[in-house]
Amino acid sequence: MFNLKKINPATFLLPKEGKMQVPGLVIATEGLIRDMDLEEPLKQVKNVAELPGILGYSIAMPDIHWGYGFPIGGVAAMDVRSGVISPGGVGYDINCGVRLATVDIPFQSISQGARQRLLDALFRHIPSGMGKGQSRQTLSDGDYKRIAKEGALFAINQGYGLEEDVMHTESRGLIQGADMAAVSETAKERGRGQLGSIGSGNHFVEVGSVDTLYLPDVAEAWNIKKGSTYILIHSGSRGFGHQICQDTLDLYIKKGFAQGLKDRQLVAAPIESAEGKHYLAAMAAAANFAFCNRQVILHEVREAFLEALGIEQHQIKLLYDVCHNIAKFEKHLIDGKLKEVCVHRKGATRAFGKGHPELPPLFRQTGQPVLVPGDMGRASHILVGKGNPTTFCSCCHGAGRARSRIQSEKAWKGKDPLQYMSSKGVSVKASSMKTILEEMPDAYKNVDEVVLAVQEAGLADMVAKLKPALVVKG
DNA sequence: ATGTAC
Repeated sequence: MFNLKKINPATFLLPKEGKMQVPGLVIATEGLIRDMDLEEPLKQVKNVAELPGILGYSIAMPDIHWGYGFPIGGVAAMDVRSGVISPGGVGYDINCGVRLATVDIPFQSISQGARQRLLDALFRHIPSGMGKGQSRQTLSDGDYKRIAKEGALFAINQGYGLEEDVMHTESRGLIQGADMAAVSETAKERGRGQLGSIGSGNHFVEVGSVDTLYLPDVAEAWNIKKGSTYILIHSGSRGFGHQICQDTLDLYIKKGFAQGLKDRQLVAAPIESAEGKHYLAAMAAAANFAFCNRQVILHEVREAFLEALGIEQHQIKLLYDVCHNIAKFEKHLIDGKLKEVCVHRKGATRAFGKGHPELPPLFRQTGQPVLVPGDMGRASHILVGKGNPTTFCSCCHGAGRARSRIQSEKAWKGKDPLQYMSSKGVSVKASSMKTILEEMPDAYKNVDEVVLAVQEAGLADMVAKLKPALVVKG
């Protein structure tokens, strides 16, 4: 049982108790709170609140669910001097994220036959599924060094994308401080053939149409038109980042950093320690790998559109690419003073508001786009960040699971999921049927309720609702 | 999420 106290619209306080350094904060509506199984996730919120150097609140977004150590949908900002960095606070899929591109054609203008050709072309161009690589290039050690130094620009310099794409990527597609010397050979081996592949689980490439506009002025500034075509890409750092997370956890546990913690999965190192810096350098390398991965995937999407529909590269404009599994050094207002902190966002999106100096000119005028994928059948959302200081300018990252993978698989066993999806107007092509069963829409909460909660709480405003039609999965 | 038990 938890003593949640409503303190603001869609905002609940989890009071400080025991060894908690700060209270917990849950962003959700009363309806979501009632329907969620909060027992395990809130235990994790409280555990995170005990970590050294945590500031403000241990925060849970409305799409929160149980994760490794930290909850997925969790935000924790640490003091750079006294705080810690925790691999579990970033997640196994380092810099998992989402990018959204707009296409200058009404979706309705694409014939049924052309849609099928497009889906087939997307599936052929983008490797998907567990372990699948077969990407165009095998990364050399020299390539890895350039990925660390250049980020997404490496992929663009290789011919995968347009120069303008970089300005439409969070942190310009480059996390500083990446060092391949901090990355194991195993990690490099695992990632060598995986650039430009989506992977498995909830990763996808999706094409659909803009369904509803809530903020027409912002939508217009972002080239989002009602009825027009969008592309949504969700992937991360594949086996490369996974191995870096595993290597770091192994090292930290071996060094005894888990001692005294309520949960050894919260294992962490002081930000300023050699071990902390080592992880941050490797994490940045994985983050840059993930930016490159999504950049190459976008290139493959452009190739598929050209091949299937004759649509040229420049007609596909990247709106934004957001990270939702990362720790970042940012300046935030704390007790009225601007202070540098390390913000862990695990299953949470940065949501800078208008005027933020780190944003490129277009988004400095509007606030940054916040991309919130729902499930593969119902909807996804585009929001605009409001730079809410209480959440360290963070927002939700998705719908959040309502039932586990195994529950979903069981519920759909023996039924015809593809027929069901088709009845909802969505064509799905995947490497494995198991993935489809695990990812069916009813495995997720209704994303509409989740985005209403973050809007009510003042983290971001809804800009547009998207309706999926073609989905490639792992 | 993941060479889903290196």
